[in-house]
Amino acid sequence: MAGSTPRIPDATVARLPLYRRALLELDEQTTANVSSERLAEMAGVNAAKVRKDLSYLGSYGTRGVGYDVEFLLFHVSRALGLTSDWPVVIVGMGNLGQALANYRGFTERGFPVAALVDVDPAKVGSEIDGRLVDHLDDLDRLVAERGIAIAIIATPAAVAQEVAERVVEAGVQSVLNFAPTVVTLPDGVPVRKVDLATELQILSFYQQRRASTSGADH
Amino acid sequence: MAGSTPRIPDATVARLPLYRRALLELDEQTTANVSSERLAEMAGVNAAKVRKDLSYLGSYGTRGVGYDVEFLLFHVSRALGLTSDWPVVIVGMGNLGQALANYRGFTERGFPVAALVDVDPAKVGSEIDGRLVDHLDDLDRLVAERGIAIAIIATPAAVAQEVAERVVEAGVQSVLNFAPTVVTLPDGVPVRKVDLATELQILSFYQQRRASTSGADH
DNA sequence: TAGATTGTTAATCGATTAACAATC
DNA sequence: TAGATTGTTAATCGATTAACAATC
Repeated sequence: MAGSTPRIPDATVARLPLYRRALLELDEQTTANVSSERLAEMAGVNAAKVRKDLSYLGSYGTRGVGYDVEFLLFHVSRALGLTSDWPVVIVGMGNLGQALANYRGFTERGFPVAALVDVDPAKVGSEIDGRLVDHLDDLDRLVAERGIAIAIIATPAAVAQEVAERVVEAGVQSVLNFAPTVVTLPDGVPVRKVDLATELQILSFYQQRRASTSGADH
Repeated sequence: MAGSTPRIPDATVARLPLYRRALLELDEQTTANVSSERLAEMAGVNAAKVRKDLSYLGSYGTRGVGYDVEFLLFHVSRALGLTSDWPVVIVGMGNLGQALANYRGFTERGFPVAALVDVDPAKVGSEIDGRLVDHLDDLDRLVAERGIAIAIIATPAAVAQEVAERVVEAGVQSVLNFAPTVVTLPDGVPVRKVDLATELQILSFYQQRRASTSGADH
């Protein structure tokens, strides 16, 4: 159909949060205007990329002047769907799940931790960071009552796939997978994967390459 | 010079840990051989990509047969520089730093947490998960004595850049940045950035897009 | 020999970047 | 009008993928 918004490239989507954070910082400093050059510097990318990325959202800058910080912040936030909070549930209260439950950053940045669940009777009913741990079997109710949109999977790898399918059945719309295994979901349910050890392994590669290329001395 | 190994593309490097994990799983099941097809399924990518990626490491498969699991595991591990452990230091014992300090996954997967540091007198000298918190000023000694190769930055955004420069001066060779700000380092010191809230924001985008494209009903 | 599966080629696709006309 | 900076074009670069010859 005519007039539909052009699809925003994945690479651009992944950078929008960088621009948003830079804009939030500028907004706090009550900076009214910002150039693509300055925004690029703050986000650690180059200015041509900033302009191209932002152009996918619309034409929100002024030639010769730059971008109005508040105006652009609103449009970047809106593009990301961050005009309202998205309650999350953390599934799996093992080591990593507890660590994530204690992390304040989710709630602070618009993703309130609305529920914690596990299946272990020793954990269900206990409190973590002042929050009650519910049983996975209560998920349907929790999702419905608390408007939970996103599940953070922090279970062992062996059950991650099963749990992911279950949270989607319960009505969760997106999944962030911390379990060290690949999870595949039906339809177009967005899944992202974060693996802390993987990040370290990639660092290890580049560190080694650097060591081997830059002189084999000592 | 002649005979130098071809450069492994960044996209391939990022997938090597996926293949490695699949191979570890196969190895535990004492599976002797694996096809690119099966490896692709386990890693959640397609078979052509697996073969192309692995071909950058060398020619370690057998036509008509597949890849020897143990042999390939060794070569993938070696390519990633994972033939020995890499001790890490976590800098910043705030909310996120404590969560990471309590996470067992680093140590379990070849990145032993060898030191925790902060600058807050209330934290220095205390124990987290049975480990003593040292002062940032002791970093030079800690890095030297414990062979620390990688720093995990979990400080507030405002000091992340300063701290990153300091850990590099202390002899750390790579940085994993959890602070919600961009850090730039000199030379070719590898830096990777993990931002949990960013991952959620990207999910939010795709969730919203899906909601708007798949019928505007209800 | 027949079947299976790699390693590599080449086509395609998507992302990056420099350059510059448009325009404030 | 002169200077500044966007938004867009087009060239380049890197990643993905299908196809298939090589070869077990």
